Amino acid sequence: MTRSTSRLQQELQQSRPFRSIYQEAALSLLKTADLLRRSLSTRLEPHGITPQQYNVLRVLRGAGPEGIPTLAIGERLIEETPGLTRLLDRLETKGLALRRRCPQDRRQVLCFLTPEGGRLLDILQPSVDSLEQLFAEAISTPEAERLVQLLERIRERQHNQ
Amino acid sequence: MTRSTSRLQQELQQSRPFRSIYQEAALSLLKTADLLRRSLSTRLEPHGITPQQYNVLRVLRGAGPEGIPTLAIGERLIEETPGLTRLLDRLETKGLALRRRCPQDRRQVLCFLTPEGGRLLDILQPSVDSLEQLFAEAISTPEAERLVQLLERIRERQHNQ
DNA sequence: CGAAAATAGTTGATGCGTCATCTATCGTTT
DNA sequence: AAACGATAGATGACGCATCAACTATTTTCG
Repeated sequence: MTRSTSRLQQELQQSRPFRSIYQEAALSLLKTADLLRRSLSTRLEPHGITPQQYNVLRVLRGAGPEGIPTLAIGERLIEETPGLTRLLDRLETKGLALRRRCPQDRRQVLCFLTPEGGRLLDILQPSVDSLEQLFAEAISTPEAERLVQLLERIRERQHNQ
Repeated sequence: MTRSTSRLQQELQQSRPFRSIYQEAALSLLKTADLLRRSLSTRLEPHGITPQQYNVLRVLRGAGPEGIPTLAIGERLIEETPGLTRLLDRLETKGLALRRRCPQDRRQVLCFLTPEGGRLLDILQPSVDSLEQLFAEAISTPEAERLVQLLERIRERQHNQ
C-alpha cells in the first residue's frame, strides 16, 4: 500500500512511506504517548516527583484512611510495575507516604498517604489539569469519545493476544 | 460532566467516573501505548534485545553503509533519548553495531550496522509484523487513518505548548 | 591569529522497569 | 500438629531515562 508523505514521516525523517497505515498508527500511538508522558514529567519535576510517584500518590488518596496493600496499588496503576517496593521507599523517605504491617494478615503491608502527600497532590492539580486542557484544544468532545473507543478496541485485542 | 462507567474505569478499578472525556482519553492513550510497548518487548526478549535497541538497529539499517553520527540517531527515534552512547556500547558489545570516529570532523562518531545486526533485523521482522497484525484485527483501515489524524493533532498541540 | 562560542560525544549519579530469586506468613490438607 | 502450596513483599542484578558536568574538537568573530 502506497501512501502520501505524512507528518510523522517528516518528524522521523524517514524517506520511505510506511508499509501500512497500521504501522503508522502504532508508531503514532507510541510517539504521542511518549510526548504526553514527557509533558507530565516536566510539570511534576519542579515538585521533585516522577509521573509514577504521582500516580501512586493518587492511588493512595483513592484508598483513603484504611490504606491499601502494596500489590493492590500496582493493579490500579496505568502502567503495571513490579518495582513498587522501592518506589514506596522513596515516597516514604520524602514523607509523602507511610507503611504499616497489617495486623490481620502479617504478610501484607498497608500503605497510606500522609497529610503532606495530600497537600502535594492539591498543589499539583492545576498543572495536571492544564495538560488535560491541551487535549481539549486539540480535539472536540465527540472526537475524544471516538479516540477512546478506538484505543479500547486495540487494548482488547492485545489482551486476547 | 458525568459519564457512564466505561471499560477503562473497570480496568483501573476506580469507583468514580472520569472528570472529563479528555482525562479518560489521556489515560487511555498512555495505557494503550504501554500495552503496545510491552507486547513488542515480549517479542524481542527471546532475541536478547530491548525495544530501544531494536529501534536503533532499524535506524542504523536506514542509514546504510555511510553510517550515521550518534546524535542523529536520536532524532530519528520514536522516543527521544539522551543515553545513546551507552545503548550503542551494548549493541557494539553484542556485535550488532560498529562505531568509528569520523575523519572529516573528529568530534563525530559514525555508527554502522554490522552484517550480524542486519541478520537479526531480518529474523525479527515476522514478530514485529504480527504485532501490526493485531492492529489490523482491531480496527478498520479508515478507522486507523482517523486515529492517526487525531493523534497528529494532539502531538501538534503539545509541541506548541 | 587567538579567544569565545558552538557542537559532538562521554561520564557520573539517581530513579525506574524488569526478571529471577528469596523470606515470611497464611491456608489447607492430611 | 506437620507439611504443602499459595500469597505478599523484599532484594539483587541489569538495562534504560535523565540531568548535569566534563572533554575534545570545530567554528565564529573581534
